[in-house]
Amino acid sequence: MASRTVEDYIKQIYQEQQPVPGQLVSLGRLATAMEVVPGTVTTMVKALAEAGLVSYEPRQGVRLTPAGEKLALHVLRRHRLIELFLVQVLKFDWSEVHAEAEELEHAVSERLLERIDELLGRPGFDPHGDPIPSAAGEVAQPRLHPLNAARPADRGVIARIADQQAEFLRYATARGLVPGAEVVIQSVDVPGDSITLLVQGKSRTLGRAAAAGILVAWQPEAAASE
Amino acid sequence: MASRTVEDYIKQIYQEQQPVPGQLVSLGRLATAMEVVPGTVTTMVKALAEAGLVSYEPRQGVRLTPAGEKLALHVLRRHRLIELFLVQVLKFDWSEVHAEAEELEHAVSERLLERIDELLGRPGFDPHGDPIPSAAGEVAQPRLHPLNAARPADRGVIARIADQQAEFLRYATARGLVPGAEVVIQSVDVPGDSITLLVQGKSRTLGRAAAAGILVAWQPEAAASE
DNA sequence: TATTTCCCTTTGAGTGTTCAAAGTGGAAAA
DNA sequence: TTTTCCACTTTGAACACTCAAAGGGAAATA
Repeated sequence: MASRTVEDYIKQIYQEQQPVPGQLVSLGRLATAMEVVPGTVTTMVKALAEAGLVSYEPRQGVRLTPAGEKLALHVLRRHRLIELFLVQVLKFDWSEVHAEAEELEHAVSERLLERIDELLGRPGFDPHGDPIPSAAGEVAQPRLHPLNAARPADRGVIARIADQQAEFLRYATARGLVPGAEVVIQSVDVPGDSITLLVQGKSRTLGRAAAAGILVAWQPEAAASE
Repeated sequence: MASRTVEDYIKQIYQEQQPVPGQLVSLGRLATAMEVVPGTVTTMVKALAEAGLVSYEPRQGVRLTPAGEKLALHVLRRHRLIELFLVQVLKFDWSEVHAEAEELEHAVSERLLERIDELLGRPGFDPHGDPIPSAAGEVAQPRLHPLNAARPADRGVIARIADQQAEFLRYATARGLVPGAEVVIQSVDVPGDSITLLVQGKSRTLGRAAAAGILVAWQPEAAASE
């Protein structure tokens, strides 16, 4: 039975390597993300490798083994179902459920999770637009792209806010940049490091760093421009 | 911030000393209840005393300080609100929520607890009939009823011996009729002016006059038969 | 009074997680 | 090629919690 700490490391590794599945995640990144000193990560990663959850290449990084990925999806399933439950049943705002779910994901039993899943009608996506893995560990994976990689005239639907910090979520919400919103790129100002787009009838300009935190499913003609 | 383990010990001490508030709880009892070896309890209790949560009299036992009681009520509030939430919102059976709440009570934030409390209409009692402490730490005394007013199949816990005469107290104690003992009414013999009940695995018959001196907190389904 | 017994306490050690600080490997800079 | 430097690893130690097993106190029994 994986401890809470193990679950947290595995989930973090999954999320760090998510953009390019199978990619090595450096221990430094992990140390920053987990808010511990590098030595702690080295120790922990060796234990995870020992447990068969990751493969570890010293001085290179780690990646999840199939067993690790299975565990990661299991934890994410809990996390995302709980987030949706908090929003739909307990009327929390989607910007504030992340921290709450972070705790609860380690405390709910399989039975309770099953009840929640049932009550919510076996949903496929959480309030941030992230897919909820099935109990069997399958994830619907829409192909998403960060907004900062957009080109003028691209058109699509916001699928997910990758930057989960409460402050950023409030910022995005205030500007209508929420999952499901349709966006059209108006211009990309490379020297100005900003991007201007149309969302819900309003023109918005945001920096590329912020744009990188917003993932969009482009409509076919745009997606073809990869 | 009290750790999960500290919260569990404090809650247990509260419950062990509940029948007679202020009473010393032996470390042996605590070791059995917490399912650890006695040495562990001695170590832990010293730490709790150090933290100002209990007063510890070596070889005698422990009792909660006001700070410890406050923490205990706080934990019980979480536990009981969660139990009620699981029963009312997630349609769990009241017999199966205890273990679930045991985990969740350490994971819910104040904010989430407040939402639950509000959603449930600020209830006073959990599904087992135990009072839910208020956020301020006030507990409603469960309504007590003399044993002579019981009906067959009623089930509850002895809360107080109203008849304080030494002879009666000895009589009651000898038969296991002490605060905290669970009783199940087997039969009520009106013409015979007696009542038969099961206590600590033994069947006991006592006259109605004696029964009147014993106060019981009935469990909900029984309480409904008032 | 002497002995036994039952608890309780002490001691020493282990696990899981963490940090501080010193040591090292290898890529990049000189 | 040599040096520098940063990221990573190692080492030693701490903290919270736990156990096994030996030691001690006080009440019960003889």
